[in-house]
Amino acid sequence: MSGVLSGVTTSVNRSWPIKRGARRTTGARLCVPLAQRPGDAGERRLAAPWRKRVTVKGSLLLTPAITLAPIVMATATSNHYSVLTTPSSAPPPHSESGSMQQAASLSHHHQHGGHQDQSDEDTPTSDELEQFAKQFKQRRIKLGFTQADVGLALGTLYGNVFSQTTICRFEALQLSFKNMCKLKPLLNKWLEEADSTSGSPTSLDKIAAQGRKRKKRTSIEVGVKGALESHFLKCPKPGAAEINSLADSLQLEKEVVRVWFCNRRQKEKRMTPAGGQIPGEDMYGDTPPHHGGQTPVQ
DNA sequence: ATGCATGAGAA
DNA sequence: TCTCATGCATA
Repeated sequence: MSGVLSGVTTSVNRSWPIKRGARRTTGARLCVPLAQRPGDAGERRLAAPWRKRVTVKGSLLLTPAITLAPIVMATATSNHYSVLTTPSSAPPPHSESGSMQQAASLSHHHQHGGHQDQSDEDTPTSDELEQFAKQFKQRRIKLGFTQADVGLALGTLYGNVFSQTTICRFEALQLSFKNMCKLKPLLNKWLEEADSTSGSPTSLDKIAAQGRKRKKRTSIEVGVKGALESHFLKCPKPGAAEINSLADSLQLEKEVVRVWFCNRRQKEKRMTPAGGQIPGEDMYGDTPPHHGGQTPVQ
């Protein structure tokens, strides 16, 4: 029926009530004992301290075989699987390649007599985060843990569970600077723990996953994506009206378009954008102080 | 590894 | 409404 009429391939999404106007308070949000709401959003758009060009790309060809061992981590149901007792079964013995550097070399602070050599206390520098992330990944892999394992362990150990996605993004520095700083100490602790697996089976129960209905991921066609990108370049922050017309033009739902822009903006604020752009320089809405001749959206 | 989505909190 | 942290689902 009806051929192509929308630029999306909305598969089987048709169950989520698009009731934004109504407070769709998720009655039960007993996901995690989120104790992390610093509410420090006061510093909003900081001048992006990581505005240093990071020319470091993926380079994880250290271990030939990641770990094809049958990782038997109790998937749901019960729950007293050992967090980091047995990574998998055989931590790649391999002899490390001498091409990796230790992150303990962050003493290149020849700037002033100040003591900004923070390792896990004050705000780390983008460089340190970068180093840490890289090292973390290596160690993690060597220990035979997956990103998901770590995320789970964090929850089991400290109460904050994280998904594979988050760990992945951390390693890839695809989180905001602030977010990276917040996660670093946690991952650092885990690393220490996993490192000195003193044989202390830290068992704990995992939080029950909430069963909320999630809208199926909308697949936006490449062409439509291109159109969105074009608009993004012109106007990264379209108003409701703009979004409406855009959505109409592309035959997409307003929500989808709105969310797309939100995500797009977030992406620009990451430490290591996909394109390789250096965020922090001067983004659109990040420089309201003065806009005498703001680029006309066109 | 990444795209689209949710939700709390700030403006 | 947007931002921001975070993740399910998917490529």
